[in-house]
Amino acid sequence: MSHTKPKVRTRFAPSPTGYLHVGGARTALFNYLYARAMKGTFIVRIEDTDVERSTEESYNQMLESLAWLGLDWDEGPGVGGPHESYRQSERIEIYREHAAKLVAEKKAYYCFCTAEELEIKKKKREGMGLPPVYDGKCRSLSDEEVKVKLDQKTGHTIRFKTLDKEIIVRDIVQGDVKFDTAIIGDFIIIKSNDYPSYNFAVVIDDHLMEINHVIRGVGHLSNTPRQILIYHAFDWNEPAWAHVSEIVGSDHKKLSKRHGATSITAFRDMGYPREAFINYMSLLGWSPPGGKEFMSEADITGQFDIARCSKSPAMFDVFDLSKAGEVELNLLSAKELENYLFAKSKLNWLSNQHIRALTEEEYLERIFPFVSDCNCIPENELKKDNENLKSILLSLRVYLDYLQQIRHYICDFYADIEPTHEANEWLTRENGSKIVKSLFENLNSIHDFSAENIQKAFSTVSAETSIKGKELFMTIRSAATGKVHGLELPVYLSLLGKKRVIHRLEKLI
RNA sequence: GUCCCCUUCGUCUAGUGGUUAGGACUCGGGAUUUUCAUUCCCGCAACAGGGGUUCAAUUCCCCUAGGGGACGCCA
Repeated sequence: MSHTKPKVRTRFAPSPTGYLHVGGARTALFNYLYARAMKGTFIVRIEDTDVERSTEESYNQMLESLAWLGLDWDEGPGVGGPHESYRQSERIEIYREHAAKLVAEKKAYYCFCTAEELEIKKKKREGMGLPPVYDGKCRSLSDEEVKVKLDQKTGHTIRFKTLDKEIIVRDIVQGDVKFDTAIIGDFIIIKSNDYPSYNFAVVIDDHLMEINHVIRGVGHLSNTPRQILIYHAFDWNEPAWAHVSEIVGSDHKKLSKRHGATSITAFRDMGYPREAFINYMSLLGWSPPGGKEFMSEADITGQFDIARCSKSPAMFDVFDLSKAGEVELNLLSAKELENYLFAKSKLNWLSNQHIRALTEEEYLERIFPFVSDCNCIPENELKKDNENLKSILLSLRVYLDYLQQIRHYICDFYADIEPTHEANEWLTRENGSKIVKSLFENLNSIHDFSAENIQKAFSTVSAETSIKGKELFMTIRSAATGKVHGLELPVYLSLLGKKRVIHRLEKLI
């Protein structure tokens, strides 16, 4: 008889209290990657038990960001699954039932202490240098006393009865970590508003949803003993734990809003391919055994192993905070954000590689929205099936780190040009106008404005003017494009088209 | 304050009780490209500090510093 290993089930469980940021996205990614690598199931569950802070807007944006990253969940909001609902706010009864069971078994108890009372006690203990744990006052209430208070509708919480013992968290990335329950105390599992606390709801849901691998930020490590206590109280099996390092900003502090634009949508809006962003995030705290860092999603899932994750925090430093100063980066548009980006970040390098790895169709499809955003292209030319536009976009892609950058290049093909200072220097040289005149004549006589024919015309110009080499070509480049850098010249001119080139030259004569 | 965790080039990281401490991005130089980009080659650059243990420590132990987290009716 062969026993089959249970399928790996992982989950990402965000609370909808803000946008999905890089830290959360990386956690989601690792859960997703591990599930895919192990041919398991990836679940998304929404932890919205904080009624004050949870918003519908955040809920929607969270799912939208996950969907953009392509972290398709097998069970969760929108797709359903065998353990619905996947929103904690719709599972409240489940938590209450489970809490009642613990109370009945004397593993938890009603607590009638008020928030004010607790606050005073906490201060006092702190003053004495003791850990501010609950003193267990209501633990000893008799059933009768409890019944009376309950009948009087006295406000209450339910606390877990924490027994003295040492808890060891056996963690795949952190190793064995010991905790003493003395500093935990009797913690609340049901809040006075009758909603479950995080530590309680998480355990109930993870168990019921058959999650067997909990992958999350190391910030949760010290919550884990509480959760283990609850697993034990119900006599449930613990999942495997994996607490991965947090992501920090360039100031070495945990990523937060002040680090700016850590929202996933900001990167989407700038035109980073989702493949690139995933590739980059996968490298934050994990490294492929082979060492090759430019990877497709399939490359990554083929190699991903949670056991190879690092304990030390990774820095997410694509933004130059010193340049930003007091600017609130999160409020900037995608275009403005560009000014604060480190142009030569690894993210940009990866992104450039991914853009170039896209199929032509895929690339054109994705870049078009960014192109139509540039106002320089005449409406009659701004068509998805415009072959000339397509060729231009294709030739430009090697320059792009993210799709939005197209606006820095595309207008050179359409707008009227103003020669740069350097270009003017070539044009105003002794032979400048001679070259431009000859060029004009020779290009004007071409019928098929192909790169080959343009190249031939260059030869004729060279023969006519007795000028060759750098002077010839830089002058031509300056005249036709107004710049001293750019694409290969014959190709460039053929993409520009005869009409525009001739028009530009005419203005210089 | 108490407890827990972390620290390898600027950044992401590999790795080991004996290695010229490896790779990638960035940066510098060179080749190719009559330009830029691409591509290729070469180079700069790190084991936080101090004590142990050991024939030998970046690796194991302790301390210090720095960073993070928990001690919530937040998740």
